[in-house]
Amino acid sequence: MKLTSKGRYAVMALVDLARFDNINPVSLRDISLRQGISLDYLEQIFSKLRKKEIVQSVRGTQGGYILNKKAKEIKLINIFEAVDEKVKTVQCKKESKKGCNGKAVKCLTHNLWDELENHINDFFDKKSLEDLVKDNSVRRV
Amino acid sequence: MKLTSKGRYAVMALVDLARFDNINPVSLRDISLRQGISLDYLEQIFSKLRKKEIVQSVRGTQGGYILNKKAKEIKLINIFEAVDEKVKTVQCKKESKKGCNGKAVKCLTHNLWDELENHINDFFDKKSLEDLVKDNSVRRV
DNA sequence: ATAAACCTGACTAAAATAGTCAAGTATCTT
DNA sequence: AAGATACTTGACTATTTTAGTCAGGTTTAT
Repeated sequence: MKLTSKGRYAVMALVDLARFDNINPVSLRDISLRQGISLDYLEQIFSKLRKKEIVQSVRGTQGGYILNKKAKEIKLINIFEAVDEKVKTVQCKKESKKGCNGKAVKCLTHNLWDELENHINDFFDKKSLEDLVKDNSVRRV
Repeated sequence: MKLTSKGRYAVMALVDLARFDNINPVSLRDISLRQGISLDYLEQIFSKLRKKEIVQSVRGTQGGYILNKKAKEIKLINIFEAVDEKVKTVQCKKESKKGCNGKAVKCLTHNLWDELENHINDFFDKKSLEDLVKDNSVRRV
């Protein structure tokens, strides 16, 4: 099990974004330079974040992105969902040979993965972007 | 983020194994049939489990595998570690351009992944094979 | 006008995953 | 002793996912 870069980059970029006043848009180019993430890849990521209304775009010169909600209201779970980084622990096939269809007959460990999923989602549900920004400014002191 | 089949299969197979008296060895063939996991793949997995002393092998006819410890003492974390399924959330490169080397300069979200890792490992650390076996027999009633 | 910056979709190299395949070795049963 | 069962090991491979790149736009401030 591992977290992919896409999810990590999304969070990194948003923390970077959130650290600036969300009155002036921040350009992806700046984030790219500061965080060392490919600009093209950032664009893919932000396209998804925009569709899920986590950020707002400002086109044209001096444009960029701003947060669409308060940092406190943006939870990690929202970010991960936006970039398709799901915590999927079970993949019991639809055309299940061995009968694990999530309903009547469950595989021996079905409940376990459900529990795990909840456990992880709990974490992502509680953590907000604001928490991360604060965490960084505290460490900076 | 997702759990891979290898880890899931390892747990499924061990729960299956643990449900039988661990006096009579259980053959991989039986597990393969019951759980619908390829025999060849199971062999790879059990080879690793044996090296980490989670199971013991009994060769020859009527052979198979038995648990090497009490089900209560086998934690999920041991199983995942044995089959190389690590919870690796951060992959800050050694030759880091942007300075996240895990020491002096951390990337904006380094602490977050550490926390997450601990959170997940906690779960795996508390859950034993016995818990899973019990969980199944309860549901069976 | 023109440059900065967003926007979109298609493409691709590399890695990981989920196995398969082949050729053993050990041990129990008869 | 022979045969069957079952563990043991290592190499191989198709598929999928990941982590991007690339090309060609559109929008808007100056």
